[in-house]
Amino acid sequence: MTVQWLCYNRSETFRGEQAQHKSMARRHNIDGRPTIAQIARIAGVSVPTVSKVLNGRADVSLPTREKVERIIEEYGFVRNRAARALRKGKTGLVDLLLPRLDDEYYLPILEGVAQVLRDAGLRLVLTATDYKSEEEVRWIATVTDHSTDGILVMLPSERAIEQLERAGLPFVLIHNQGGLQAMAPSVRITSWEGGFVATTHLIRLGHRRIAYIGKTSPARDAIERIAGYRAALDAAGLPLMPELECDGDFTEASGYQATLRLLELPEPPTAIFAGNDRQAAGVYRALHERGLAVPDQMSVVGFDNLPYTEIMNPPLTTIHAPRLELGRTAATMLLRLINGEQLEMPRVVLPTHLVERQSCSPPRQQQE
Amino acid sequence: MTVQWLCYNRSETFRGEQAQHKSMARRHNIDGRPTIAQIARIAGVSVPTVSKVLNGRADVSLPTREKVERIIEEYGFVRNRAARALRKGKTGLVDLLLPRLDDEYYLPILEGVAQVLRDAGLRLVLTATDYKSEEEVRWIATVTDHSTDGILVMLPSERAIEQLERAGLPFVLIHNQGGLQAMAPSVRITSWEGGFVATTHLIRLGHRRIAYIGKTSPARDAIERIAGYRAALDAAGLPLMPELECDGDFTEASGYQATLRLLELPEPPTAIFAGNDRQAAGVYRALHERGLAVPDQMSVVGFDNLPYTEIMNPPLTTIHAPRLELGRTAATMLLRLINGEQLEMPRVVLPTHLVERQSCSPPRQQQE
DNA sequence: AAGAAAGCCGAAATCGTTTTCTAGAAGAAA
DNA sequence: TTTCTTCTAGAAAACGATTTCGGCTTTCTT
Repeated sequence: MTVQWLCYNRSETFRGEQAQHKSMARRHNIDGRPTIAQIARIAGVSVPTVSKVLNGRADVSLPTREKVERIIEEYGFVRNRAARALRKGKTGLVDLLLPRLDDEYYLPILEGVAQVLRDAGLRLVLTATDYKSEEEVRWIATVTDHSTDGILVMLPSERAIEQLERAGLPFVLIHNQGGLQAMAPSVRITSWEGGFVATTHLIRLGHRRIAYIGKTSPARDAIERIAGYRAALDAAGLPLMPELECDGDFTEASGYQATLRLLELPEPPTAIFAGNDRQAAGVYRALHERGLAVPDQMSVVGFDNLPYTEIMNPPLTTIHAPRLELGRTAATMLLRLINGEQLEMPRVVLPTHLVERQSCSPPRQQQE
Repeated sequence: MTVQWLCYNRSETFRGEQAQHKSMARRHNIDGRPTIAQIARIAGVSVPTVSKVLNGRADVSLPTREKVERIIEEYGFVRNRAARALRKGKTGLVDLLLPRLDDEYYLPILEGVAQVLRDAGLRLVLTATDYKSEEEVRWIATVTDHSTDGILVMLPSERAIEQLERAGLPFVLIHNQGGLQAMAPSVRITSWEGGFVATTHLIRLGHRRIAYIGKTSPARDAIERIAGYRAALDAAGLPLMPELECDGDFTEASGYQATLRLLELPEPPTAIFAGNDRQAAGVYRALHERGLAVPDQMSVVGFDNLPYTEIMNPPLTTIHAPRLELGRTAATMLLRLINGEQLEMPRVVLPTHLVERQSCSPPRQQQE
């Protein structure tokens, strides 16, 4: 685990401050957290005046401002956010809905969102649906209660989008599956192009029999990837080989099983485009079990560029999916929406690119 | 990427409902979201009655209740959470502070927290400090504004803990560094025992020269791990070998570099306890570069049991850190605290255990 | 049939902040 | 001195829900 050295400050300072707060509180009969009203009373001014100081308004004289600021500091006063949210109609919170949390794929997206939000002074409310529509429904009901200023949804269902549009809150879709909500603000990646580039890379190396794993998923991204694969074959004048298009649900296990089946073919492929990195890991495992070397006896390309592809053995050539940017872009767009601005580009597609490492080489002997 | 098939419902239903809402709203001159007052007016009852229906109070007659419920349903009314939070003093939100997001180590912890919170109907506010104390200070100020009901802090600094105690909000520490705040509620893992067990495992296999990587970190967990390592050597009657205790900041790169240095020793170790899995990955890379086979020429043990250790080649023997349970336990404790209950066990330590895979074997030739 | 108890419902206060809007004071212009 | 601005500061009304408490009907007791 990555344990790092956090800043250890002298606690003495804070002890002191704490004591000071205590005594002040006692002196003025303050029980729990002070409110604006209490601060006002202590400072000998009115409530709106304190509020003005808090909000940096101009119509407060310097002496008054300083006095109030001193009291605020002394008592460690913090505004009650609920009251503020109620009055202003803004909560300073943004919702992010993910299908699941135990998937490192989403991590950089989450991070990108968090970065942008933090810079904007907003906070992130995270919810995972576990792909359960029941959860999704529950979440949708809860999300429209004005507890957040805007919503980011990953891989939304049609139903979720409908609800969102109805609620009238700003939202941005990440990895939208496409479909009916063509005009909703969304951010995606060029999955088709990624599939095309990955396959073309293998073709250029001389491969003629190239397998693809991940045919089954009906998700938009998966469909695009296999379409890119087929287009690349087609563009190179190569025939489609249905026996080389394997089922796969984008898990390590399915990559493993698909590879075993491929190896049992009378004429196995010389390269495998694994659909995603997790399946590529399964491909590696199967190949290793069968004693086949990567890339000498089989070239492998992944998709996503997960962190561990760098430390795979050999390091995996893969398509980089710009996930951090995905998160940053979506969050930036949402911020605009929350500010009431128009999006000149409501539907953004972020480019993927090939990351060459060491899992590909020309085939041992050319086919034909 | 793991794209899965989300539930696609017929959107017709929702179109219909939406239209219905619209017309209703028009009929009663409702602009944006309806409030309790508007619902009350439409239903011909008073505001408190609607509130009672919403909260399932008993003193509402069945016909009234049904009428109100119908109106609520028809207008798609949702309570404004800010108003509710202000009045009740509870926000339904819990804060989780992580050092950083781009580290998959934290993922299961996050997931555990999310699970428990979701079951309790609370929502999770996520903040990352990036180890910057500036961020931490900003966060601490923002966290005490009653925008959440409780706080979970990972790897807290002393300063953060002081602030937390002062704020008077319920909080639980995860991976507390120890130190002064001995009595604050916290959850940790048995790092010492993990180090002991990992080392003992290697000793039992017959290893006598066992290296440890990760000496430098002053973090509590790191200190415990190396202490466990030393204790195991001691318990087995083996001498400590300072030249085999390597620096390491728990990154892949430091594991790599430490291994290269170890291999240059006049008498290299026969086994490496890598401190964590990331360093173990670096060890693998260095060994592979030098043409040394795992486990035949070098045994390796990791720590944490990150997901990718299973697909390493060979699969890594490591110490399992129960991170999901860490998150679940911390969240459960916090929930108790929020409910005003006492914690019979405020300081919980969760056990680690050895996960044997294929990166360890007896040394080729016994030393001495 | 009178009084008590129970069941329903609503008026009003409240949570803590922000936002007018107005009143007074001070200073400037005449 | 009078009048007109310009500053400051505060009173009062939101924001949208919950909660307390009292009044009005019923129904039940005796």
